[in-house]
Amino acid sequence: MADHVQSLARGLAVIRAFSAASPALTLSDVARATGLTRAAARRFLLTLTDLGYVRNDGRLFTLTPRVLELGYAYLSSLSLPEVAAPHLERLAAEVHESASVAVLDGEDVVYVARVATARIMRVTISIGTRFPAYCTSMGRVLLAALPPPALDAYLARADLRRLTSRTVARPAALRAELDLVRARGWAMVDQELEDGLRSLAVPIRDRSGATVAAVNVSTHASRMTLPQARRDLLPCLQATAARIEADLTHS
Amino acid sequence: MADHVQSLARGLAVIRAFSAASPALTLSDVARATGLTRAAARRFLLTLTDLGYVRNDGRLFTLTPRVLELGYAYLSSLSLPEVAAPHLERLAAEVHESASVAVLDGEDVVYVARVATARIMRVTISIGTRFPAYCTSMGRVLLAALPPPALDAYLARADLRRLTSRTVARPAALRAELDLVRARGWAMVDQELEDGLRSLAVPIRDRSGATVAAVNVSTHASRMTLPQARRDLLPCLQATAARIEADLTHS
DNA sequence: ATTGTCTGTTCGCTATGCGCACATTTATTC
DNA sequence: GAATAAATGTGCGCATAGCGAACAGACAAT
Repeated sequence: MADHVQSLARGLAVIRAFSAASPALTLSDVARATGLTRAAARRFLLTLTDLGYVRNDGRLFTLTPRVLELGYAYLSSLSLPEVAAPHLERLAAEVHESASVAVLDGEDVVYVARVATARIMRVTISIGTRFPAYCTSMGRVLLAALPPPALDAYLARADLRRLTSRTVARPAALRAELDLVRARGWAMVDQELEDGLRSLAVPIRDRSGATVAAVNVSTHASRMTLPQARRDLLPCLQATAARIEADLTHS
Repeated sequence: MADHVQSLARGLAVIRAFSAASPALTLSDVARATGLTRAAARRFLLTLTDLGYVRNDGRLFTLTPRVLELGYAYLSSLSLPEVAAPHLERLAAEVHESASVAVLDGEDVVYVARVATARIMRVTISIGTRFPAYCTSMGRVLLAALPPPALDAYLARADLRRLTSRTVARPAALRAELDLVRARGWAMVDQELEDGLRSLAVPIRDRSGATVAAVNVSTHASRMTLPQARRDLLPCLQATAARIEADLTHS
């Protein structure tokens, strides 16, 4: 492949070999996880260690906080996370639930801001977390705003699978859901990503009216019925989106 | 240099060329910022674009949310940010000021969790933000906990410069400050990082008693006097640290 | 039209990064 | 403790991955 720097691609794969499930890896772990030879994996790990992105205790390699620098460039270049943050804090304090902002990236939503009040999911959510767009409230909001060709392309590409017994995974049913989102201006997703997880999202629009992100509140089925969620959360959520939009217009 | 993959180091430098000040760059901008030839810069940008970390509108290159994935591995592998997040939300709601958690990395503190109530600094703080340890409240807490040889090494290495007229930048004076921090168990930094910025930090310790992070609240000089800050913020901060520590013990 | 700047392309070249084989160290099993 | 297995470290010949240079084409400014 012309104009492709294989060593960079391989080195980045080494960074991605680390995860919540595997925070600390031996040289051989990394080689296995990436498919590289031990000698190559070692060279990449040593390079990353020299650069300060990885540390080594003599046996196990771990990432250092410096890798955040690679994502920080993205976060700091977006006004959205910074503008949204105080509004999310206010929203979370008001409704006593976790609140987040995400953008669409490929087939996923990516969290770019979050205030967490309590953990209600099996997995950790933090900045950078990705979930499939089709079965998340923020993803629904963002997909609903796509132009038809882009939505067609998404549906053609996306791996629509059921994650729970309630996941809407058939393209026709998903399109119907998105029609509803468009009509109402908000999305409620009930236990489609994970059993027990309920979330409600509304769009964040820029001055031209284009949906650029979504803001949501998530709760647990044991805490709130669907009508309660709508009644109690939707007005606050819409007000928060409006405030974020107003502030984005000034930045 | 043996065992050093130059292309990886160069490719990572290309990612770091993007910043809040330069969110979108042309090929020539990247080449200038990194010192690479245009041909090399182009190859790296095309590789990063193929991998999904960079996008291009025909002229300007920008980072995509996917670069967050490179730091997410670090964040998700640490229990601290996840454990701290709801406690920070509560603290921020209680004192109506921004609250953060940071760790020491080299000469800097790096923010790993944060709930922002309002912006009080000239620059954006988000996850991944780095500031010099010596003139920040969390940095002081973390430095105070270093064993003497490590503190000596820090002072030998660190570029101690005055950032404001109040910055304590002489090694002897800084040592005296750190003695105070040790004696009191908290650090107050008043307008040493930036005019107007006041912050108060306490340590977060693990079960062995080692300081592993710091938690702080930051305010503005126009909002709170020093005695008020101490009176109003310190008890909440210490309680928050205790709660975080208790939760860390269980994870 | 001319000039300057930027981006894309091609290509010969070489040095960068490769994998392999072996040595050494560490961990595991009996 | 001894033997074995697994993991890591090292050196090296080699070839190809990545290099920079030069040129062409596109675009912007005068």
